Amino acid sequence: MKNSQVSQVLLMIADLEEINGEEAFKAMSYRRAADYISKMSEAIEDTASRDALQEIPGVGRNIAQKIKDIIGTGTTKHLEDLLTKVPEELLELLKIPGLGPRTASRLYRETGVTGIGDLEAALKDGRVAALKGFGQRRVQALEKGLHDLGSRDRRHLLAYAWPVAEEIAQTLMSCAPGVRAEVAGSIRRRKETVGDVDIVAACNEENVPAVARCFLTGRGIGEVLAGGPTKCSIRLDGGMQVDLRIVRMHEFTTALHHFTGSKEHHVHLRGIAKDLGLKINEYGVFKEEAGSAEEPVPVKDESELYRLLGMDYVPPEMREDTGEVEAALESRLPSLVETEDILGDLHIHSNFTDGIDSIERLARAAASRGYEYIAITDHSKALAFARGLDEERLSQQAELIDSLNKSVPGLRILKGIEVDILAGGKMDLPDDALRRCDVVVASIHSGFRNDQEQIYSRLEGACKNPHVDIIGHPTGRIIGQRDPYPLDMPRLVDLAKKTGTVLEINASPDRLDMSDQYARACKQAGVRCSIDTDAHSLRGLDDIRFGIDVARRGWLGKDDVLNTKRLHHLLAEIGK
DNA sequence: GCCGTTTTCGGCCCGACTGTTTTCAGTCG
Repeated sequence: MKNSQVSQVLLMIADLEEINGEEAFKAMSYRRAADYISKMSEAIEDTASRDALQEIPGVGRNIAQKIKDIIGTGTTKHLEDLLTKVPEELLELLKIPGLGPRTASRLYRETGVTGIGDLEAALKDGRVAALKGFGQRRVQALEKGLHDLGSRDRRHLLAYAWPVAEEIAQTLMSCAPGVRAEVAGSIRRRKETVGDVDIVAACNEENVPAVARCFLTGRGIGEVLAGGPTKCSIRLDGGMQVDLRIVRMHEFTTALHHFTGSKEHHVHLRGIAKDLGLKINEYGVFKEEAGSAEEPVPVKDESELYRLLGMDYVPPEMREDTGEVEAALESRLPSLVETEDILGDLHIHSNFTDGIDSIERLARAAASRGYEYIAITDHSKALAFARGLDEERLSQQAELIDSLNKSVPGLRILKGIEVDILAGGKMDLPDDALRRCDVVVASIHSGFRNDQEQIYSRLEGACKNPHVDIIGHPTGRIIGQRDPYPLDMPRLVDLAKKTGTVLEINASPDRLDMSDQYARACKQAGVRCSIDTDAHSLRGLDDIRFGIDVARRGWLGKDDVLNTKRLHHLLAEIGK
């Protein structure tokens, strides 16, 4: 049982409690515990086995017992009791913006709505409009929310799908001797969200049944969709579909290439192959010969495949047919930024605000990753719910950082702030306070419903502020949950170019903000990007991987990224 | 439900915004 799973169950209890009419503080307790558990480094099962659950902030006797139940059985009696009072489908309603637990409760009790389908009907036949406190605008907002919910495709975050896929591939390799297995598809191309998981496995003829059986009887399978000798397909309990292709050993390279896609990239390649008298499919590369059998051309690996086509190797992240084929033919593909190029993280939260780890622990963790520097960028005071810093607490933090810089060897902790961009483009802290910071990240956390002009003028205020270095999560989206605020991105890129402002690729898996295409626009315009985690815990530092993926999909090289620079170059570049 | 104490109960990160109100409840970050 993973931390995230325990956390999910606790969050479910919190929602149900609130819908059930319990006081909000009770629900808050569950959410606080859930939040901490999802961020902490230790596996919750280990915490439980050393009998230390109550040492977790926000976990007392009651929640500790429930966590034990959840680890043991996946649920707890308390949850089951709640579910007899409140239908589980009601939780779906909470995904509609502006519809919270009180409203869900009223809809249930006063109109009998138990889920999405019911709500749609109740909106249509006027039962909702007849409720007290439901005017025209509120009904319209619900209708829109419902519509948006339905149109959102059921894709999964890369950060969720990738480890699941890797685990399956690993399992397949251990189920018979000599099996090769690799994750293909959009996961291999590192798209931000993933529809289905594709895995390619190669083995000898006699091992095919073993590989298939291993795949079809693995953990967490909800449904077997297909189970043939070359293609197997399952749906996991979480709803994600996983397709497995089983090929012969000599077909592995071309099969992996084929199922990595994208389709558009392949269509383009096949055209080029045809001109060269070659045919490419999942089974191999073949010489096309008129009137006689096709002759297979041996292909050792993907590099060789591209070489056969007269091209440089195209990394999976670039295979979208957005110019990479032409560039590879002309040997002008950029060399993409690598994990090892990243020398620091410029957007990190500590336990001064809503992070859970101390600056010292974060610094030591960063040093052990081989980083040269990090910036502690806690929230500013406008974010009251996160205990945002005012000038006084910011100074206290600065003093602490000064002393830690003497005691933590091999790493420079930069003093930073993630300052809120307020209405009208004002910063949430005075220039004096910002001037004393080494790194200032400026972000929008409020007024998401501003119009395009208002948003732009706020960002303009930030970019033109001489102390602001980086715009944090520039579009404000949360993947699958919140649309970006209305932003004319090309205009922001132009502005950033003029003011020398860095735009962030926020690596938090549900943000990935900017996205790959905007990163690429930055590169084309000569605007510097930074790849930062926005970590709220030690574990969050690992998310850097997802930011690097975005950068690579955006064609960024080492030189395009601010935090690949050595410390003195970095400071010079941001004018410190 | 947690936590800390003023030790057995009272406060809990809190302010902005919105739609519906006419004085506020609900939602959100």
